[in-house]
Amino acid sequence: MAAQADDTRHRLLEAAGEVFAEKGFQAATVRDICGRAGANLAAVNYHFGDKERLYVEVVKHAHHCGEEIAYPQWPPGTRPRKKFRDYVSHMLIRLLDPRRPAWHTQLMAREMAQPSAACAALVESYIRSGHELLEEILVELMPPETSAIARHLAAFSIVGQCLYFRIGRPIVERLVGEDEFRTYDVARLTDHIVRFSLAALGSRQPAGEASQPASTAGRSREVIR
Amino acid sequence: MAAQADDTRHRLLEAAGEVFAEKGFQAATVRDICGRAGANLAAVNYHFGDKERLYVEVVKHAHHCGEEIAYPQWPPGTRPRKKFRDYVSHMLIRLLDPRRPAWHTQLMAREMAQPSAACAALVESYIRSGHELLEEILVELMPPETSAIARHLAAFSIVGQCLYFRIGRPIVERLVGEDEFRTYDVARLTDHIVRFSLAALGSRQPAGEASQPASTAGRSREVIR
DNA sequence: GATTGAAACGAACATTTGTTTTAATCGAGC
DNA sequence: GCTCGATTAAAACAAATGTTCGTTTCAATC
Repeated sequence: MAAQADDTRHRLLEAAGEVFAEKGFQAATVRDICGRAGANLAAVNYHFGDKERLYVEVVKHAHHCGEEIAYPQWPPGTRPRKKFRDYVSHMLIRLLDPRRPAWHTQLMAREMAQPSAACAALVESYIRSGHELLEEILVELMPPETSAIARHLAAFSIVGQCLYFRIGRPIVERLVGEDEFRTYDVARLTDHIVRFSLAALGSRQPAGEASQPASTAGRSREVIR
Repeated sequence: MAAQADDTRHRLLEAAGEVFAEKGFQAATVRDICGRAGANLAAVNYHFGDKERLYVEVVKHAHHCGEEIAYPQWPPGTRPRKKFRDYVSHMLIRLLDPRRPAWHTQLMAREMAQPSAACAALVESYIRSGHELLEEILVELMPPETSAIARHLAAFSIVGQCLYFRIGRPIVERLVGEDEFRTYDVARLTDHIVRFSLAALGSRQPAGEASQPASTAGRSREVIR
């Protein structure tokens, strides 16, 4: 029946997501996937044709789930700093929040190490919108004479910081020790990256607390020296 | 003969490095490796025992090659900013210089996405020294009251920026287009990351050119608001 | 109530792949 | 010149794996 079919299809997608993220495309076995999904070995070929098309559907599925957490809609007149903080926080939550299923971003990490043709176009359509949103915020945040290239580089510097705490997790954890790493929660990392980046962009946070920007200056800030 | 043996052993290591980096451990086949190395299929098992031990040796080999490009030795009294720029430049060269064999860092990227037990300890011993060097530079570069955690976070922000231009290359290239991406050479990225990070750390670069720091201040620099 | 079609199942197939085995080759030392 | 150990070459093996096939189940439809 349709309900049953959609159910196993869905279970296959979820199970395959886990396994692909855990082992990678090649190392993941159809048997493992079907086993976790509680489905028959032939279910993959029946529902998706073959292993590769299952993989594509998994990525699409992950993409669709990623859309669920949309970027915030700011009322007009929202301070760029507030937008910026929300943006960084949003990205870190998507990357690090343990309540989110882990395999979405893990799959992305894998695609970065070895981009597959089917997935590249999808990653593109998934990432670009967020990237362009960041650029819009940066236009408001950086001095007006900033070149487009400088703005692009700044955007990558910001995304790179966020991503490293996810992709480089095994390294970071080892370097600072488990105890300190446990304190690297979303709030603290948001605070650090926002502070670090705003200073880099020529904006200045109040010395004490970063969550309540007390000024809208920082746009035309140009240091002489 | 010994000379012949060492030769094929070495060819195997090189070829295996390429293939492992390209395909990943599982997807890489012994046949492909031996084919590229111009060696017989049984050569891997003869010289290394099995595929996994070959992999370990490959990583060790890559590690050894990485050591070849050592960090610069600065004479005492060298300005921290100069050290910092050298450090970033050094890291970017290792990551991006097209003259360096590409598979070293690609293997690292793969180990980050899926750290293997054998390699974790090695990555550790490979990375920590460089990380501690960066921390030493940051001690000189950041205000003296900076906490250790804040310094750690800053270090990761810096490394994350560098790494993203390597790991996230397929994404970055797509986002800005091939033409602009071609202009992202080591010199420009060094310049950007150094400028971005020094500003974030509370230090300020001269507005015009970043390669010749004209001041040793920037340590005690604290902007009010 | 017979029929149809989707869905699931179990077994088998063909291929790939790491590994082993066995024979051949080559060079050095007596 | 011959032997012995090290190395290479070719073939074969056994396990794993993606895929396919024939059958069965079961609800919906006529």
